[in-house]
Amino acid sequence: MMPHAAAATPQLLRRVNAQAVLRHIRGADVATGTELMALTGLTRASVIAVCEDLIGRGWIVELDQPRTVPANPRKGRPARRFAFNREAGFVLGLDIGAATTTAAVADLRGTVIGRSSESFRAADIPAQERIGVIDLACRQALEAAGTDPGTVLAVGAGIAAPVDRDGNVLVTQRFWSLFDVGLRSALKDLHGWTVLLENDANLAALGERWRGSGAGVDDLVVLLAGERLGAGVMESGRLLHGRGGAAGEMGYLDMVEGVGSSDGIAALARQWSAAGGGPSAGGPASAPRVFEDAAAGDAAALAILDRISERMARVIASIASLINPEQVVIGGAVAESAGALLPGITARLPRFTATPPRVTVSPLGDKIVTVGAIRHALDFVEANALELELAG
Amino acid sequence: MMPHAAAATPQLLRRVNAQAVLRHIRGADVATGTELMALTGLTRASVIAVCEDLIGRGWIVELDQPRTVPANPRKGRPARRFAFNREAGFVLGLDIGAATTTAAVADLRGTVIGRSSESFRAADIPAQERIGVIDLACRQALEAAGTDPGTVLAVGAGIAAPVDRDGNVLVTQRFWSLFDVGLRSALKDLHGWTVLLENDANLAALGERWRGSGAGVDDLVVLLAGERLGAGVMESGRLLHGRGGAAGEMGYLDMVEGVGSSDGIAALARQWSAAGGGPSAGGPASAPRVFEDAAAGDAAALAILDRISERMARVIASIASLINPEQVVIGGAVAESAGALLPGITARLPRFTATPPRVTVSPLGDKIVTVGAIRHALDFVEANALELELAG
DNA sequence: AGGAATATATTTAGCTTGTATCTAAATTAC
DNA sequence: GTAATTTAGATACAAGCTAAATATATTCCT
Repeated sequence: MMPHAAAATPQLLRRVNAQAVLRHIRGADVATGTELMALTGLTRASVIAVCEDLIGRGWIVELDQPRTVPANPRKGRPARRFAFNREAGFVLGLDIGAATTTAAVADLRGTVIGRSSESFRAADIPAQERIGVIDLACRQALEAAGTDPGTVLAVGAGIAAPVDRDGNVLVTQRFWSLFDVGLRSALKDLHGWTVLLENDANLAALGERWRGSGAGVDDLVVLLAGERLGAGVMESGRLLHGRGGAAGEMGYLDMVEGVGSSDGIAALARQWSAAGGGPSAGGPASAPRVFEDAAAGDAAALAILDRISERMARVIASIASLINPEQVVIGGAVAESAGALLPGITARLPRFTATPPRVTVSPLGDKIVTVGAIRHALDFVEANALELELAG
Repeated sequence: MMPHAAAATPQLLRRVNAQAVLRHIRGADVATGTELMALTGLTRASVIAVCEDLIGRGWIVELDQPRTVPANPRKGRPARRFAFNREAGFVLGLDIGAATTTAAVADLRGTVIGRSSESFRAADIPAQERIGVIDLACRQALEAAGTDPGTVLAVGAGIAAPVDRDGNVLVTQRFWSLFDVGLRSALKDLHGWTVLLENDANLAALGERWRGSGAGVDDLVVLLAGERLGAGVMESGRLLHGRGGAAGEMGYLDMVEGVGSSDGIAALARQWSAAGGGPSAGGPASAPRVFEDAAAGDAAALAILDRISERMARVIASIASLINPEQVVIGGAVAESAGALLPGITARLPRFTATPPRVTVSPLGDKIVTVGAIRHALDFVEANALELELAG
């Protein structure tokens, strides 16, 4: 007949209230019953019952009374003090690139406590070997963190391919399509992990909103603009995927200039530098070199940066017209040097769009995807905390 | 300290379950207790209790036992039959254009039972007079529907300006900025109505997904492409607004051609026709005339349509790259004739984007905005049903 | 040091809403 | 007319919340 929704039973109340209490305890350093009463609107009896429940499940711990006299001594019976158990489990954040995979382990507050990278032997290795390399990076990161696979509650994984809302890679145009499905089931089979696959630019957006220059911005676009160009779009605090997960895949967006439209800043700098000349025309036309030369005042390099700024301004303006974000963050491999592009971009925007966003450069460097992957995994854990089993 | 969320009390359960039951009854023509048990997962006792509740509040009615023998006679004690009370209240859908306002009255199933249009005396009349004209259209439509202002549960209103998520017009660049705020409070003061302001293209998207060619499509874009060009964007079944409500305002999007980028199909046809010539170059260069001429095989007119197709294909491709919708619907004043553009657009799309959406033409004609406004109002009523007072 | 004041903790009674189970009612089929 | 079948209604009970009364631990003041 219909996929009938589960009936709301009294147990649902406890779930909802426990979730609210847990959220507040997670946000605070330490919480007392009275604070939680004010925050949740529950009575003391309910708050305490919920806390006992959460302690039993391992999500929070009760702290001992401080032996030392507290800084500002308060009258009355001392309150029981509850704290989030940030080591109730851990999450993994993966940045799976074409050449290298980086794994980062974080506790439930998001503090990274282990990290490891492994490179693939070649670009065309079979899926099985690729999974082996990824798994190795994960295990090394866990070891560095001093924990083991059994404590992992969720894995966020970013790849440079369209991923739809359900974590499936639909587009069959690349080798990923074969590979990714293998990854999810492989890590499930190996360790029992829940793997949340996402597009790398989308994860970059999550990361930037969490701990980058877009902190707290609900309408945010992150341009992952190193070698390739991809956008992670958040509207009203939610990631946009589109029908097949290809939202933000700016594949053919640029219909004006002759360059490949999926080229990022680094690729453009290299190409135009190789074609154009300048003092470093003789040497290898690397992107860092172009930025260096421009910083030193070289006219040809400056002209290239200007051209890149123009191009980025057009891309950002298209985004501004369609999505109207509050802020656009430029991230990826060239983020450190991309600051030099900002004035040129910002100055051009009003010519191209009536709603120019704030444009900034990511402070997260090459960690942008793993940070976002961790956030993605934490979001899952926080949403499903009361359904997850904690391993001792 | 914090905006503390309301605690989940046992009453919440009833609210949740009543909402679920009401949703199912609204969807079905008539429902029995046994059906609702299966659909909601509740026990019979709870289902009956909820239904009694809903009857008391006026949202549903209990039907008499049919005197006639039913078509397929069933064994056992006959079930009580519950039906949605589609006349528990009504909603208004407004299309507030620059020259004319149209008001439509619908019952709670969305059937339009009254309609009225009123034009403004001039473009620059004061806000007070404008509100008066709108109010007149509303009252006439209500009279035509045989009901009165007291039965209106919500009003959806579409305007051709950016409106943010909260229904506020932020951009101050047009006379709307003064006008709209007046509308909400004016109709609240006059009749006690809750007015939900939205961008007209956004409402078009709601309408198209509800009763147009995008029925049931979660990732849908509607181009309102008459005189002006605006997009209503839905992703995962939700409308996109962006920071200031300007998402889909394609203001300066086109950086390629010399035409004003906010021009819609009709405007383009007129401009290019006036500039270009053709058999009807002597007469008034109206958009319908261009489509007529093209249908008759006129080469110049065909060339203009081709040029429009190219332009629309580029716009749609930009959208496809950023949002990846499943479908794009072209609506607005020219929707009837826009079918002639479809082959030209569809053929060009693969050149511009790797993820071409299905492109269709709206069947809703000039009712597209009022239909969407009704849907918008119904969404509000359905979400807030159990908090709303029913009059009469 | 001892009592008052204060803040927190715990207990008890009662309300709402749900489930589960049993009995009653109304209809069809033979 | 009786059995089978389906729905309705009633009773018992469990979960979770509130509210109010009572108990406990600490600081402040004399």
